[in-house]
Amino acid sequence: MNDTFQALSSTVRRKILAYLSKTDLTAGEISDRFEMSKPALSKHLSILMNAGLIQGDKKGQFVHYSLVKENLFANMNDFLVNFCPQGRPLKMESAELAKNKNSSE
Amino acid sequence: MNDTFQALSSTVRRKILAYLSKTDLTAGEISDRFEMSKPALSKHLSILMNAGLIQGDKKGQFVHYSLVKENLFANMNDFLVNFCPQGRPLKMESAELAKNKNSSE
DNA sequence: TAAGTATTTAACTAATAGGTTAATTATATC
DNA sequence: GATATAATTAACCTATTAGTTAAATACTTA
Repeated sequence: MNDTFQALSSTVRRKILAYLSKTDLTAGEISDRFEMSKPALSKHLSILMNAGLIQGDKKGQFVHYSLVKENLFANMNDFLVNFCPQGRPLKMESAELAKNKNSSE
Repeated sequence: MNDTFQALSSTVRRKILAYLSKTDLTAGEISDRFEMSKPALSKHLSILMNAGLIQGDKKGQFVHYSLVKENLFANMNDFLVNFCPQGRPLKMESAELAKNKNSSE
């Protein structure tokens, strides 16, 4: 449980969860949304993975990250983010991204 | 929210919350239950205070700590602790302590 | 096969966390 | 007022965290 709470104790990581709330995203797509180096972001992703909050699926040269929807804490964060000033817009952006992904299939 | 998750990311601190789940305890009574110096424990208490999870009331030379019951995360932890192997016995001990406190009043 | 793109790993640095002991503050008691 | 007790603060040490840039790995495509 330490790992889970530790993972959730970072604004960056909770934002990542918000971005993933409505759609899957590649490491690069996530990274584009933060002013931070790719290696730094990659570390955040691995922390979220180790906590079991997200999973990564390699497809060719891309790694597609998605929420582990069965995870109680991922769901809790998804709920809490609605009450967080920064959370809502990120969730909306996640929904927009999902729409675009579906229409381009 | 960072402070809250950070506070919850420590087993020691979650145990403190479990001990406080059924009764108030002084800093010393809490400290007695951990193999750690009093100053170290005092720091844990102040981290929990800063996160708004517990409050301390000074009565004479003692400081009585208690859960902030209105805090969503304190309640969440109280709930989660039931499913945690270490959590249950601590909550039971907390209930025992509460019983003794009441009978000695 | 060479060159380009996506991602992670390695090596490093600065700041933070979590512990220690010693000192301080505040209250109680003789 | 001197002494003991409860708790916190101060000063210090070590380990971990969060970032950086450079290098490595894996895949795609000309």
